[in-house]
Amino acid sequence: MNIRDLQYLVAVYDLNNFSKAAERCFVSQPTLSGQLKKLEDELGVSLIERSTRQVLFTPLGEKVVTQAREILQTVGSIRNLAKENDDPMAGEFHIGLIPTVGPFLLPLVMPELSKQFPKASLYLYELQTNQLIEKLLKGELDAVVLAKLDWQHPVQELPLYEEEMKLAVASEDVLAVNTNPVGLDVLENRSVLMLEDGHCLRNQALGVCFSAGAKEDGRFQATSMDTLLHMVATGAGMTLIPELAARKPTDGVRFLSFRNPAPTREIIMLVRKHSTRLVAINNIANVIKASVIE
Amino acid sequence: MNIRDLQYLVAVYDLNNFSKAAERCFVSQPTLSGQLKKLEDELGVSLIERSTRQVLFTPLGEKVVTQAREILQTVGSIRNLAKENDDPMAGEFHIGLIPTVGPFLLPLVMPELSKQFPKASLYLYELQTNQLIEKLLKGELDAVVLAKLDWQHPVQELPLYEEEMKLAVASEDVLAVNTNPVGLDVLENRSVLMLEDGHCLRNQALGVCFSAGAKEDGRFQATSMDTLLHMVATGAGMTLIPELAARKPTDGVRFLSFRNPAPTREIIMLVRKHSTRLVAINNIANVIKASVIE
DNA sequence: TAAAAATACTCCATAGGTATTTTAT
DNA sequence: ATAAAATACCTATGGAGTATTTTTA
Repeated sequence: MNIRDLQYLVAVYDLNNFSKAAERCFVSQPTLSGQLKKLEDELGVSLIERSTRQVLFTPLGEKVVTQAREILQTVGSIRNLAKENDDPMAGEFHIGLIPTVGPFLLPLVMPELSKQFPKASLYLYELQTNQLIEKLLKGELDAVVLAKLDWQHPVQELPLYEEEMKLAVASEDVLAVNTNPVGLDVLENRSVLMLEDGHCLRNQALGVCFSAGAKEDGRFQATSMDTLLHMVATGAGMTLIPELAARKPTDGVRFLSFRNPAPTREIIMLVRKHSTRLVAINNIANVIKASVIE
Repeated sequence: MNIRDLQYLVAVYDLNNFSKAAERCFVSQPTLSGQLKKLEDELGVSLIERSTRQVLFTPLGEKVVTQAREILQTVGSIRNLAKENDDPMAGEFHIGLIPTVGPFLLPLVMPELSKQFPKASLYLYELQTNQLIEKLLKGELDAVVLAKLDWQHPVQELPLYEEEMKLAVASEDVLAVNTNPVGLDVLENRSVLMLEDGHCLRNQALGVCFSAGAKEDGRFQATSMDTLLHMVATGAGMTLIPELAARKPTDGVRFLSFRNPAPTREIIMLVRKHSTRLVAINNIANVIKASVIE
């Protein structure tokens, strides 16, 4: 059986005439006749009683026509679904971000994204790198935003921006008087407050500390960057904060830049290599890139 | 689009694996892959995100799968309809009969018909020849039973039986004393009661009268054979009655046979030449033939 | 390395076409 | 004589196959 055959059948039913039906279906009359005969052969029944003067449907033929119409309608609805979706920027986009990026990046990019892609429904998820990757690979997320890291997953990397790490100190800290960038050496032998395990920012900060001769302040591990900054503000210690988060002034905290070469982290977007929405995700990435430029 | 393609799509959805889906559909993996790609091309959208390790359906893909299942189900119901109907003796049979045959033939044949063809639903219509032919040609009737007549319609003729015409006289009539067949000459110069216009029996009787030198009794025209016989019983006159109707004894009426060659009429069944149910109608005709033999 | 999908090709079944015949009014 | 379907026959698309390559866990 064949969808085309069903169209032929319905056309004959509607027009009561093989030749006209063939015309409506843009095929020749013998083609349509032949196909309908094959349909009947396949089903092992006769649907139409033909003569040169009259086209009569058998009771079974009429029933089949009813079913055929239903099928053709559903086929149409598939075509419509497809047509509605042919705008790559339409539909749902499920995007995950690491917690040390999300709250700071989203305010910058959301207005532009909704403006440029009004047909896109953005669903945002804040998760740690591991879970982001997992959900991305499982197909639960269409794209994720995180700090660059080496992996060998079948993903495509879209660079978004590179952000410097800033040194966050209490406003009362002696270092807070610096208005110019400081050297990494200010960290030497100091203890630095860290996020709890699982945050990629923790690893990035640990890396900086290692090369600067600092170590982790083992007394606390913050669960979020907000907490971290509160701890800094209350004089519990210093910490490293990425630039985007440091853009927003925070009471009781001074953000110091490092002298070049300042430590940085690279924020990228990942998409599955075979994602069907590579173009759409690329468009989104471009908007993000543009929005982050100060 | 193609019903087969939709089966492929659903199979991939169910099994999450192109190779296994291909196996289930009894085709090779490249065939299934290729067809699905063509389906996506035709619709201009992607339904599946493929990688060698994972099969992911896009949201649109899942919607299409839902519609595809619906289509496949309806296709199945068409196949079932066909399967149920592959017994040629199953289903409805709409059969028309002339009024001077129906009431006398049906009691003879109905028991055997329902016994031999239990799956057949017989719908019976009593109409005059003209209307029978008209409805037969229009397809409203599958077959008609009537007296043979010349026509040039695209119909096939199935002989059923030949019945003699009997002379119906009142029990009190002087002719009623005859126990042996009478000659047509008994009609000479007599007036004969007739059915009203439109009944083929009227024409047959008129023919007999013409050749026997009788004429119509113009005072009455009966609307049914029952009325005709009542008129005969009350002594209003004589009439001609076909043999099957004369089999049943009627109060106050005597049926006299004619000497050979007795006038007869031939009862036949007509089917449209292209009827899809020629075999079935033939079967029915054969049962009627067999049942009429006394 | 193994499993799975994609690719590259070959083949043939069949949907489709044209020309003609048959049928019925 | 005409309109319509069937038939005969040819063509070409595309569905299906095999062999191979690519990809990724």
